[in-house]
Amino acid sequence: MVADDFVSAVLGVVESIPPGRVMSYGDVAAALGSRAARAVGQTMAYYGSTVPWWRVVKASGHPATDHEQRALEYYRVEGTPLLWSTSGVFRIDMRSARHTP
DNA sequence: GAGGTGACCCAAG
DNA sequence: TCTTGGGCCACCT
Repeated sequence: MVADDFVSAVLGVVESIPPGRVMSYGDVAAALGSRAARAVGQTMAYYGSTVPWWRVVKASGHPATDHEQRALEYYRVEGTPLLWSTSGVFRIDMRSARHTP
């Protein structure tokens, strides 16, 4: 259950992200005092279903792999600043959308 | 108890 | 600007 400290911490940080803001996996891991950015992704893949996973993106500004289209809908609703490319590809405006605790 | 995998990150070319 | 390679930690079987 929720006896998992790491999982609970990850979910807690993600839920702590206000709407219109996003955090990179590395930032979430750093918030936990760890560098396990991949572990965050692993945990999110299983337990992320209970948290706004779309508010967690890569440090490059791209959403989670194979979920960008799904996250895009949430970003538009929450008013998250997005940067659109000429190819129709979008990415997060980290300079302002990046939530720093 | 040990091995494999992953919604990743950083540095260099 | 984009692509490649290596490394890191935690979770699952």
